[in-house]
Amino acid sequence: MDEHGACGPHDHAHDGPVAPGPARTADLVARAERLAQDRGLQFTALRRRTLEVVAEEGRPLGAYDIAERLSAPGKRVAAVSVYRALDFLTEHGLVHRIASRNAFVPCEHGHGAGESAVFLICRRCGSVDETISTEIERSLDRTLAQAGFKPASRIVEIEGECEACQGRHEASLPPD
Amino acid sequence: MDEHGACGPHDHAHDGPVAPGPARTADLVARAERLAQDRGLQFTALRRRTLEVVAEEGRPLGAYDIAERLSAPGKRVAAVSVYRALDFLTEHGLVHRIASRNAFVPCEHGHGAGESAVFLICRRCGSVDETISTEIERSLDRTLAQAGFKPASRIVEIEGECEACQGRHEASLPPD
DNA sequence: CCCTGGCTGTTACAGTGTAACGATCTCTGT
DNA sequence: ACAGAGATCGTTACACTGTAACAGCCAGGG
Ligand SMILES: [Zn+2]
Ligand SMILES: [Zn+2]
Ligand SMILES: [Zn+2]
Ligand SMILES: [Zn+2]
Repeated sequence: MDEHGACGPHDHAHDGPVAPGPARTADLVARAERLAQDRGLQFTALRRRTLEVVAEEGRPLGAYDIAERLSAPGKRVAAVSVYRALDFLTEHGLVHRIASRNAFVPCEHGHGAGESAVFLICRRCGSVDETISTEIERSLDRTLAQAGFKPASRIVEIEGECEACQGRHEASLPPD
Repeated sequence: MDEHGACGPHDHAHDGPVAPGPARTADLVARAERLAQDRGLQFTALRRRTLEVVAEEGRPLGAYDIAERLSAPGKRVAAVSVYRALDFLTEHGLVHRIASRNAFVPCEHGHGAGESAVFLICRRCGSVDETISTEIERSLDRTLAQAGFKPASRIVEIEGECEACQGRHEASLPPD
């Protein structure tokens, strides 16, 4: 069974690895509200706005970038507040931290705490695609069990060139 | 063929994931000299001393830690120099950067540029074990090919508890 | 009402990494 | 040997990332 449903991950070209924008944002916010309701957590305004900012952007954002976007003239949001909001959001699987970039992306799946993701980071356009592969996970589990290692968290980040950008080799555009 | 030779990765308990110290250091330095010879590179004194410092330590070292160890009273080595040496060493596979720790470890394998490693990072003792799994790599390759993603570099870091530390649960080691 | 616990604002600071410039060294062709 | 090119290194300065500590705020329960 394909995790992506009927549409294979490359049957047709997505113009970005994942659609950013309002649709995905509303989806994530709804998920956050449900989650807060269930677990008795506080999905505060700052946390919601932080999640929205991360979700709107189509690429990983640094904490200071987020702080800047959250700030209005006369109402500055300090980075430390953003870090705290991000701690909350990552802890509950609403955003992910990209260790190799010191940046954050919205979660593109409803995966449980046990499932870990593979991040495909494009050098050219800077986009990040989050995919889940049970095959990779089982390979990892096998290797870990063999080494007697008890895993707590996993980081799998691949840097390279996304499908969309491979067609633009001769075009000398830095789309950034 | 097992990458570890006749000894499986867990047949007997290593007291640390990998033996640090002079033996491994000399091994790595020899490898570096061979490599520099072959590719016409400059294995300078700073690069060699940096490699030695990283190899001697049994755990990941930050760039500033390395700079401190390289500094002598009256002869200070700046962190930026260490970063440049580390760039060289990582570029040629002599040391690896642990993205989730902002730290560096010596390479424990003679793996070629294509082979990527899996790092097992122990929360308790801070040790890092580098292992190679062709199974994981093929799973990854399959997923990447399916997504039309052309990989350039891979990061796989698992944080958890190493085998040695799992036996010390009741021992009163501070969990952090 | 007051107390408690969680969230936020603010400041200060430690840690990580790079840009820029000049000096020095190495290799190479003359 | 000499000059030039390119890589390496020292130095300074700076940007970016992340956390500690403390104070104010706010909701919920006695
Ligand atoms: Zn996710
Ligand atoms: Zn791309
Ligand atoms: Zn290695
Ligand atoms: Zn351990």
